[in-house]
Amino acid sequence: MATLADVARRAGVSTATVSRIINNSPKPVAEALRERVLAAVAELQFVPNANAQQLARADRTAVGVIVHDVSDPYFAEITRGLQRVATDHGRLVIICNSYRDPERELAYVDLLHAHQTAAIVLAGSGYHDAPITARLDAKLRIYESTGGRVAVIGRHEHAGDAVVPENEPGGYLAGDALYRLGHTAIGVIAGPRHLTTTTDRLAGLRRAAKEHGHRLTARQVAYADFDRNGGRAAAATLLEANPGLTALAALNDSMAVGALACLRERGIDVPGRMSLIGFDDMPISVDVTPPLSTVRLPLEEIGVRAMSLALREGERGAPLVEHAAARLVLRGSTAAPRGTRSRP
Amino acid sequence: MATLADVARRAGVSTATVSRIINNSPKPVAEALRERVLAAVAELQFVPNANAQQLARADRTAVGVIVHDVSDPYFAEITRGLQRVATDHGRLVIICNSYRDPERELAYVDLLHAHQTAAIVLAGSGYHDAPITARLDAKLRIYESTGGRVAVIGRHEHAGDAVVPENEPGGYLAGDALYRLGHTAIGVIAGPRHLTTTTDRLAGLRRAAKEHGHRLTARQVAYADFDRNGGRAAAATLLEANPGLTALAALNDSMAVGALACLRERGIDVPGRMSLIGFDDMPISVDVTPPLSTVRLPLEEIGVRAMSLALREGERGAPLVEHAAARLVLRGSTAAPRGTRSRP
DNA sequence: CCCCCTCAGGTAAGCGCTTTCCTGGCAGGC
DNA sequence: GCCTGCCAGGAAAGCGCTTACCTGAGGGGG
Repeated sequence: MATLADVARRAGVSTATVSRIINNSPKPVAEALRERVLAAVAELQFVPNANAQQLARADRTAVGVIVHDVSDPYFAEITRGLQRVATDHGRLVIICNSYRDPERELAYVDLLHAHQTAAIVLAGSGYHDAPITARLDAKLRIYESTGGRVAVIGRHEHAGDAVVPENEPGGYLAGDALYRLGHTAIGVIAGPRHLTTTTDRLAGLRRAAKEHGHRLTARQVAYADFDRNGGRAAAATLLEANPGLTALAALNDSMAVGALACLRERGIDVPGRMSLIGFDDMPISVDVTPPLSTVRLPLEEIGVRAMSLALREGERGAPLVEHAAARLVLRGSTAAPRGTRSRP
Repeated sequence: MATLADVARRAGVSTATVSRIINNSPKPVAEALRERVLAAVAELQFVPNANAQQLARADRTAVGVIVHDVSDPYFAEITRGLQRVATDHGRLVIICNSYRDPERELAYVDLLHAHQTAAIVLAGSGYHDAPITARLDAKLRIYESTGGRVAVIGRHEHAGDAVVPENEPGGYLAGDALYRLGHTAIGVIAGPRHLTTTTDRLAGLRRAAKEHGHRLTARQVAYADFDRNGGRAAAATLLEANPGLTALAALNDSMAVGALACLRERGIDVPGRMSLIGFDDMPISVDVTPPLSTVRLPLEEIGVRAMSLALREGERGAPLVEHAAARLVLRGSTAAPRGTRSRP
């Protein structure tokens, strides 16, 4: 593998000159030399060793992103926003999938720290696990203290700037919409119990219930994995346990799609016999049948804002916290229960 | 930021000892020293500089992955497979999105080369652009000559091992299925012209047409972006230009989903008045209405195999080429044209 | 005509680690 | 009791770059 020194030797100049030319440093270099060096670079197919450059320079360029799983549309959308901003700033982004394993998340923070990334963006639900949360926070603080920037999405509890999706208000919106339509027996398809996203959204739903004079009993809430199959299983459980249900609220769209599959299998018409509302508004939600009513979170924008925070220049004062508004999107999967008229 | 030397000083030992303890090198170290060093590491919150480590060690650990766009389900699935294998091997994977820009792809090869990744996996369609292809190939070869491994998915034309999805046979499968059902006027919703994936799949379709005594005229093929909106637009174009169409073949599932939306808007029943077949079998394909008939490509498995090739040990002989079989999956979106009976 | 300033280009000191090779102390063998 | 062998631990040489600082040549002014 050719090195800077090889190029310098070949061109008959010092390594300093080669370095200057390659990085087109402001220091002037005679045109003749430049050409000779460039020729040598081409001949030797020289590619500078980024690790050596990184070590020699002081600056940090790459940024790290830790998500649960990029192949999940929720994170895919966020990541798209993150990427766009990073690319606009000329930054390489390193994407790490924690696959919802907190230990892996911790390991990735260390890894990104070790790689001298300029910033770490942590996306995805927090965990109801105090020791883990504390350890993660400690690592993030250490990283910050060595000059790294931190931006979190959700997970307001951690160090660094934050973009906080309105999960609780969103849950409220979903619940309120259902109750307003006249539903009284609502089942909740929830994500894993230990995720804060689950509890936040659920809290909003409960608030709506309370406000409308209802409550959500334990059997009306089914916890499962935050994906299609989880939603399908949870829907089945709910249907079994609560024969009188007229509406289902899923805590994300993937689960809602799974629930839709379950309903279809059982020949339960949506929204005729059962209303269904999701959460997130993934791109695909408009293409299922019926198109999914849901609570929209501006996912790509969340990514954009998080990366903008992570990359912002200037002094580090108090961490910035921005909120990302949830918005109700009614499509075809919700309606008033049979034989009812929705209240205004 | 604490360095190895700081830790050594603090613990009253040499940097060599600290390094040995941290990397638990086989060289024995007295228990007392070990404890002192570990204590110092904790107190100083030392995190080794990965760039320095990388530079000092000879080995390459990370692997790079270049895809068009991870947020596209096609690549998301492949990436999942890639990740799994890499993680099993204890490798960090760096994911790079080219967003279908060949120049960016070239830049990423250099970047991954510069970062001393052990391997580069290049996924996603090739381009019908000889100069670009040649430049990419040259870069890949240089990278290989410096000890890097290369594995490509599709893009058989490049250096390195390859996993080749059966695009042409898959296209044939889709076409054959439609003709067998009795369709004679088929429209093709194609991806961008300059992508080899488009032309390969289209070639299979044409072969099927020919075999059944038909042909695909220019107006029967609409080119658009390889995504939902592209599919929707292309479907509209096709419907306008060919009133007699009874079936649509989309060159990927995203486009098929878009076509479905177009058909729905126009009140054209699928499969009653129009059959539709996709390609890839994305996870969501089963959840649209009607569930999409498609040509299944084992995407995650393709990722697994590509990464296995990229990480394989041993001498580098002739590049290995593996094929990933396409399989027809008939679901609800295809049927015999009205008033016809499908041929056996 | 000489001195000094200017500036292109080189020298070399790191950047933070790993690892080879060396040292010094101790135990065991004759 | 001395020599040899062994072993824990340290010194130092890199790894491939960047860059502050130095040098020497050329030009202009006094």
